[in-house]
Amino acid sequence: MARAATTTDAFNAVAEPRRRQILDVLSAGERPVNDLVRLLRLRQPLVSKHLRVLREVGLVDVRDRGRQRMYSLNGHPLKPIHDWVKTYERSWSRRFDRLDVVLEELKETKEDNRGNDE
Amino acid sequence: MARAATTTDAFNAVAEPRRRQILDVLSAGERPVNDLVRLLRLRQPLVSKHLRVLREVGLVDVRDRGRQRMYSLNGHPLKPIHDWVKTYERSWSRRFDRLDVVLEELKETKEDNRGNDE
DNA sequence: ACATTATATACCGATATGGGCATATGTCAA
DNA sequence: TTGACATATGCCCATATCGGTATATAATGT
Repeated sequence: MARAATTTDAFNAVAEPRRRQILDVLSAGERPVNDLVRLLRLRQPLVSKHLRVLREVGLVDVRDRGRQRMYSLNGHPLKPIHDWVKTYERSWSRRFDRLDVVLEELKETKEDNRGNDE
Repeated sequence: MARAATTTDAFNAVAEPRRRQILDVLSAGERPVNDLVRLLRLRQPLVSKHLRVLREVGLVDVRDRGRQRMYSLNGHPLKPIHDWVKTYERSWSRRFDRLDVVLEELKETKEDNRGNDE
């Protein structure tokens, strides 16, 4: 077996820095391929390939506009990453340090009657 | 050129699900290799290899205890992932939806006189 | 019909992966 | 010393990557 396909996961898709850059650009709004080519200074076929990966994991949507293809961000598949990594927050954040953690978490569960979404 | 090495990044290291599992186990406390082998039902050499990757990106620390090697979590390298993915929260969270976003963010900046860390 | 522009795909090469098994290294106990 | 246990490393294979170049596909303008 080899490494998992880049199209398996958002985890795998996003491990490639250029794909993260693409998403960063798209987060400001939809863009045709050539914009990305110019902004990121990459060859066009490379951008198209990266976009394919991003599309296959659902991180971008496409829309035809004349001879252009407008790509837009769809962050949904990033949620699992966020959820997973969030549970480790305590291991770098001061606020979640050592003994305080219990108290802190009690406090949180109270505060969570505030902004639960989804 | 090929895909970036798994040891390049936390991004790359963590793209492999078994490595995430290892971290999940270690988040409860340090463990010798054989514990991981048993808990995750993987062959010992495989676990050792995954641990090597995790060590090289700084996600785990090792400590010798007799003939065992105790591995422990070090979440710090995960922070960049968290920071990056956090900026996309709005694209899946109800709370950050569309027009509300401005109002919502204003509200946040007020609330942020609450728990800023680091 | 043709040329131009925008994008996608095909093919190639180099590389390093994850998992398999076998073996080396290291530590303790009799 | 010898043996048992714990872990790391070496070597093999199949695979898919990223990037490059060349070409296909598609839409527009003349």
